[in-house]
Amino acid sequence: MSDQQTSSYLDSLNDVQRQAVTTTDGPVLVVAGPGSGKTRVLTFRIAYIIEQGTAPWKILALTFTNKAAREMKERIEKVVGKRASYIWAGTFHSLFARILRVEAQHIGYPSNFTIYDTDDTKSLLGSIIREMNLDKQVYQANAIKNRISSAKSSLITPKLYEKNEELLAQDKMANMPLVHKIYAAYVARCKQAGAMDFDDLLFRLYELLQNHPEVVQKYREKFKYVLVDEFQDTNTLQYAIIKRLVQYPNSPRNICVVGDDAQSIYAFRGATIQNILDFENDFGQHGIKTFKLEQNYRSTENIVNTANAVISYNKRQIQKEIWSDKGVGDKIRVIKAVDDNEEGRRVADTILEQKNRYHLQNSDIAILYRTNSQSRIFEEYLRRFNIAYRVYGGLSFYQRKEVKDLISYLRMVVNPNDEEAFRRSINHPKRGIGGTSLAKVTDLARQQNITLFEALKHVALPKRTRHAADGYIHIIQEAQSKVDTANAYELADLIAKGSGLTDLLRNDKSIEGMGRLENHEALLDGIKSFVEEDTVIDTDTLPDKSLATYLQNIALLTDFDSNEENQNGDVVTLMSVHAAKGLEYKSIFVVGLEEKLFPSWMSMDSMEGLDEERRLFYVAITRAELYLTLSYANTRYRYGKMVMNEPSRFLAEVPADAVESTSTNPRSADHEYDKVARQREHRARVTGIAPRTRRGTARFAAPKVDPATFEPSPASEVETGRKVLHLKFGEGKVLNVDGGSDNRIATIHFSDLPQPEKRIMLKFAKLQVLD
DNA sequence: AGAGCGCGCCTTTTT
DNA sequence: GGCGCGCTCT
Repeated sequence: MSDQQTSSYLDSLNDVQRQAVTTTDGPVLVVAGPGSGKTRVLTFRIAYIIEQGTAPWKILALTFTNKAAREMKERIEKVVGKRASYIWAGTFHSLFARILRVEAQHIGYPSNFTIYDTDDTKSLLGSIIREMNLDKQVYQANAIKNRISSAKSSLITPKLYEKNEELLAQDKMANMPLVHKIYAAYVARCKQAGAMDFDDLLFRLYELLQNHPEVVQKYREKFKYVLVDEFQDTNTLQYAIIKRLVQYPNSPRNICVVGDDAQSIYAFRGATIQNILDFENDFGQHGIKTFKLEQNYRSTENIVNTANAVISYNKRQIQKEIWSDKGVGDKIRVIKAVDDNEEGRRVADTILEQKNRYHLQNSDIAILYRTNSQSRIFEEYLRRFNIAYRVYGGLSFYQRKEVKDLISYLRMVVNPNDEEAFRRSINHPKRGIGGTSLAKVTDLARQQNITLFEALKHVALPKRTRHAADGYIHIIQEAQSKVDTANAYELADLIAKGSGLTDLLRNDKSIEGMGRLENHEALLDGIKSFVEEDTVIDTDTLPDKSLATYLQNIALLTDFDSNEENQNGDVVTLMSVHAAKGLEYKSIFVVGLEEKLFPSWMSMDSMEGLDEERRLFYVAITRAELYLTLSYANTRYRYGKMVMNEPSRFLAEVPADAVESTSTNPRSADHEYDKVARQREHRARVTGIAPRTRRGTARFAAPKVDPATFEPSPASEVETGRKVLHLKFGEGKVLNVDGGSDNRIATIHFSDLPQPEKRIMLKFAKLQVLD
C-alpha cells in the first residue's frame, strides 16, 4: 500500500489517536471516552498493522457484538481492501466457538456440538431439579443459572465449587445447599448431550488452552496481534483467556485493549473494571503505553458537560477530562408526565416536533429505556402518530416458540444427543408421547447410560405409542441419512413437512396462528437464502451450506444481527440502554427516569449497583449528538397495577443550567388525534384484538429480480468478465474467479449494493449468465 | 394422553 | 396484564 494512502488516513487523526494507532508493538491501553473516535483508532490500527506487513489472519480482534465486529471489518476493508476478510474479528463467543469446533476432540466434544441458549439451560436445570426431587420454588432455575454462570466466569469448576466454603455458605443462606450438586449434574448432562452453553464457550476454551500445551502453542503462534474492544466489559474468564494467549516467555505482548471504565455496564454478567486496573499491573513491566482519548467528536458541549457532571457522582474512576468543541448546543429537555401513557404520547409528539423543526429523519432518533418491557407504550403511540419504528432486543426471532420448534428438529438431525432438542420435539406436534412414555424413555436412558434418542428406539411401549415413536425416529433418521448430501434448506424443508409442523401451523387460522406460520416460513426463507445466496465470510473455516454450519451461525445471533441487509429503512429506533452502547443518534430520548426503574430496584441496595446504573445513564446520555430529551412519569402500570414513582435521582444530578428553563412542555396533543386514538383503543378493547406490533414480522428481503423469468446457468459458465444476474443482488460483473475446481469462488461487483463486491461460492449460488 | 382452566410469576440489563 | 406451567377432568 502506498505511503500516500497510509498518510491520508493517519492525517485524519488527532495526535493521541495517531499514537494509539502507530504504537503497534508491546502492550497498549487505550482509555477512550464516548465519541472519542475509538472505533476509528481500532480499525486504523489494524489496517496499519496489516500495511506494516503482518498477514491479516494473524490478527485477533475481539468484540462483544457481531455488529461491532462487522462494522470494524467493513471499515478496515475500506483501507486495506478485501484482505480484511481474513482478520479474525468477531465476538468472544463466536470466535471461541470456531476454535472449539476445530479442537473439539481434545476435550471430548463432537465438533458439531450444540450451543444451548438461555432457554435450553433453564429447561435442563428444571429437569435436574425435578429429578433430584427438590422444591422448584426454592431452587429457582433462573437463580441457579446465574450462580452457575458466575461460577464459570470466575473459573470455578464443580469440583472447586464443592470445596469453596464461601459459595457453600452463600447457598446455605439462600436455603439452597445443593446448588453444587445441581452444577455438577448440569455440566455432566451438557457434556453428554454434546452441548455447550454461552459460558462454556469461554470456559471450555480456557480449559483447552490450560491443559493442552500443543494447542495453546498453536494459537500463540497464530495470533501475533491481539486487540480487545470494550475491555471494561470483559469478565475474569475472558481476561484469563486473553492472558493465556499473550503472556508467555519471550512473547512480544502485542496486545491492545480499548475501554472506558465509565461505560462499564455488564457487571451483572461478571464483567469487572478490575481488569483494566489489573492490565496495568500485568503488563506494567513490559513497557505498557497508555493513551487517553478525551476529545468527544460526537456531542455538543451541553451534552458532554451533563455526562461529566453525572458520572462525577461515581467514586471510583480513571481520571480523565472529556471535552467537546462542537459548540454549546441545545439545552436538554425534560418531559414530566403524569403517567406512562402521557409519557408515550408526549415523546411521540416531541419526535414529530423535532422532525419538523430540525429536519430530522426518523433514523436520526432513538428512544432508550432501562427495561425492554417499556417499549410497548412507545410502539403504540408511534404507530398512532404514523412514525415508522423498529424495536431491537427483547425476544429475538430465533427465540420465538414456532421458530425454536423447527430448529429443535434440525438440532436433533445434527446432534441426536441434544437432550433439550429431544424434549422439545418429541411430542410437538402432538403424537401421543406424553409424560408416561417419556418417563420410560428417561429411565431406560439412565439405566443403560444411553441418550434419550437411543432409548426411544429400544424402550418397550404400547403398540400405538410405539408406532408414534417410530414415526418420529423415522423423520429424524431420514434427514440424518441425507446430512452429507443435502443442503440445509433441503433438510429443513423435509423436516418441516415430514414432522407435521407446517401442517399444524397452517391449520391454525387464528391471528396469532397466522403470525406463527409467517415466522415459520420466514425461518425457512432464511435458511434458503443462507444456502443460495450467502457470500463467503469465514474464509478460514470450511465454507459450506450444511445444516450444521447453519445452526452454528444462528446460535450466536441476536435480534440485532439477523437483518442487516435490509434494515436501512427510515425508522425510529427503540432499544434498551444496554443495546445502545456504541451507537449514536442526533436525537436521543432517555425515558422512564424514575426511582426503582432507572435506577432499577434490583440494584438499589448497594453502592456498586447504583454506580453501575449511573454508568448506564451516562452511556444513554452520551449516545446523543445534538438533542437530548429525558422523560419520566409519576405513575405507571406494572403487572397491571398502578404504581407511584419518584423521579430518578439521576435527574437531580443533571446540572440545572444545562436544562431548558422554561419547561416548555410540548403542547398537549391536539384533540382531533385524541378522538381517533380513543376510538381505536375502544375498538381494541371490545374486540380483544391488540393492534399488532411490528416485532413479529418477517425480515428477509424480497428478491430484486423476478424469480419467474430467472434462469440459473451452470456454474461452469461463470467466468471472469461475464455479466451475471443474481436473485437477490441483481446484476453484477464477475471480477475474478478463484478456488479449486470443486470450490470455485467468484468475486462479483453488484452495482446496486452499498457494498458492491461480494464473494460468492459458485457451488451454491444461482447465477444467470447474461452475456 | 390431551384439553381446559386457574394460579403464580413476572420485568433488569445480554452473549 | 399476559404467559407458562401444573392440576384436574374426560
